[in-house]
Amino acid sequence: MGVTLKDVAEKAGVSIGTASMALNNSDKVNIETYKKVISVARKLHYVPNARARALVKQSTNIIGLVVPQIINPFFAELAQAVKDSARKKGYNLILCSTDGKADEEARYIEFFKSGMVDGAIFASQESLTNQNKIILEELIANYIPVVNINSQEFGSDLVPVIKIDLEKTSYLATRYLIELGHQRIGFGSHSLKRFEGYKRALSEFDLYNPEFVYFPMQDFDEDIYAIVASLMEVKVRPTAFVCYNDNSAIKMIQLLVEKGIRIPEDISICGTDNILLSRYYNPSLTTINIPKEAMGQKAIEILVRIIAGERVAKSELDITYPIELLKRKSTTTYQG
Amino acid sequence: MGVTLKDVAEKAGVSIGTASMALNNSDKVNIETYKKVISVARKLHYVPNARARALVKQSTNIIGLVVPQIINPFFAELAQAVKDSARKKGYNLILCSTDGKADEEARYIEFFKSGMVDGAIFASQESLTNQNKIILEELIANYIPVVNINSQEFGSDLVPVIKIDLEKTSYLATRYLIELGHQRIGFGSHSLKRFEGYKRALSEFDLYNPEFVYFPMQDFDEDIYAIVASLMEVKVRPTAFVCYNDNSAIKMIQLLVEKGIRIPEDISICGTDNILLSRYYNPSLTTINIPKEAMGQKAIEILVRIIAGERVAKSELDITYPIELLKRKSTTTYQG
DNA sequence: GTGAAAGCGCTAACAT
DNA sequence: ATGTTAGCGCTTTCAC
Repeated sequence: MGVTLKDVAEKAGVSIGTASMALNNSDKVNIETYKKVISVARKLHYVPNARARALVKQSTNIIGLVVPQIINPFFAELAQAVKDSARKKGYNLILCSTDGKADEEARYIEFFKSGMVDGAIFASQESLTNQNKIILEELIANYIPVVNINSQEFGSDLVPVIKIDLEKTSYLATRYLIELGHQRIGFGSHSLKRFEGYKRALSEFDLYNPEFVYFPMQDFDEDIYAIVASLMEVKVRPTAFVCYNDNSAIKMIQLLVEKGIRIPEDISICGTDNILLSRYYNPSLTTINIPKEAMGQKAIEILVRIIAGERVAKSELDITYPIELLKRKSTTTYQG
Repeated sequence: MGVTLKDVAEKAGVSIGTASMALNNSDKVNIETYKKVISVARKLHYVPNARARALVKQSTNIIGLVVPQIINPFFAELAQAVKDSARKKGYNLILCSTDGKADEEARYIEFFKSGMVDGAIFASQESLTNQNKIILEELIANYIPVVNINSQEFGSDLVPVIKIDLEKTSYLATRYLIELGHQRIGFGSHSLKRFEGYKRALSEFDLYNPEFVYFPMQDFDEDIYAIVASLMEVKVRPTAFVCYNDNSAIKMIQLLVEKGIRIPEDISICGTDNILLSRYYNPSLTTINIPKEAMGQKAIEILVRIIAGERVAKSELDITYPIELLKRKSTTTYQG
């Protein structure tokens, strides 16, 4: 359709090979012919055909990012960080949101296998189905480099992992609530690791009570409706609650407020993720900061190096980023 | 690197051409050879090379979506809708967030020109720079089909536009606040159209007062800080405020609450967009619903048809979707 | 129905 | 320093 290299070469009176070299800034080309080719290319509005280039270079300069859902602000913010870093390295990002569907995930992996991306980052925390685990392993083994964020489905000798200590997120949150004087602390999550952190904190003070545990809990509205409904019925209500992410914490707060529960006076609520809006929620959300920018950047940095054929150091195969409790207004002290 | 068609053909004892036909479900191939090829392909874990296919087919099966910022939930939700529809049509989505940077936008357009996408959707409401306007025009004229969402930079004979009536968003919001009894209604936006709607509603009741207008206003924290600071200093404060999107409404509410202002008792606040979280904000946000799903879906539908070579009907060149006021808890009546 | 061959547009190795 | 040529892996005529 467009202007091809052949057109440029002809108009410039050089061979197609020379034109190619000139346009790729090769130093093996005469300065005069270089100028000539460049000027003709510009005049003709020549744009190199990326499809053809991809075929011969075995590379598309595209990186795939797989997240469970882009409408979760945490992943949108992570995607933003990944995208920024990717662009700085000259890559484009293809954003893949699986929406928790295994077959979507499978389709993306197939797409990656087809050679349309030079590498991929998986930020899907969900456990993969066994089927997808197999095809992902095959992808990694035979096709393109992969870096994981927060997922540890694979041995770190195969795939670098950029992560946080999930257990610690709920440990920190729970611990803080205990320090605030709470004794009946609820918990909701779908993640075993997070649950363990919650339980550990409570166990240290002999405060663990399975009655207050909602597990597994998804990010879906329905689950939170059910929890809030249950919270309204129960005779002894927790005075504090740890949510596995900010999205669910926010929904929970709103549903509780609608029931006439005051936050934090009646129930303190703690989220996780520190999404942009958590600071602007009302009350502003006590949460755990996850360094998404740094993690996204690191993931790209390592991935690009692997794509370039570098071997990553053992120390970079498994990097844990520090997390931090942000004390805000959705939590307050409890005095029996 | 991987298994190629040649490998499959050899193992199956047929020619490359026949293998290709078989794999593409051509009916011109003997059922026996078809079975043979398929089975060999499966055994060898053959995945067609998308780069090679893209070159010969002049198509990548990828659609580009350009948004101003993916961390704005409105665009994340729109992207989700676009992605879902694209996948249903067999396309992958490459998500491009310009972050308001003209050079990023230019880079994306160049990328599109290079042939890596079969079509593109621009949802960047911001005005383009003149430079980018030129290169976008060139993209549209010479390269790939484009559909706009909410942007009308181009004549509708060139590019179909899926939009809402921007003027009406703020008209509806302002009108509602007037109905609630408010007389001093503030406004913040960067969009002239939205401002016009606000002004029209107030003018109908002879209530317009430039004192309450903050224009232009961006989505940035700093702007909202400044507005809130100004609101605190002013002698006569508005009793209601129209924000140009939910993101800024939410930030504004939180900053006002921190200053001791009660929402909606002291100031009613109205957003625009109906992002997912607006219903879960506290107070839940009165806002204007924009049918993102329908718009995203329509954009893809039309784009795919243009890619397929269809000519779109005049009536589809400019489609306006209906918007709707959602009355929630961030607004209340005002009695002198 | 199948094989052979042309070619998509480009890069890179090889001649000259 | 430049031209020629051989592919990259695939689809698609065109003979047979």
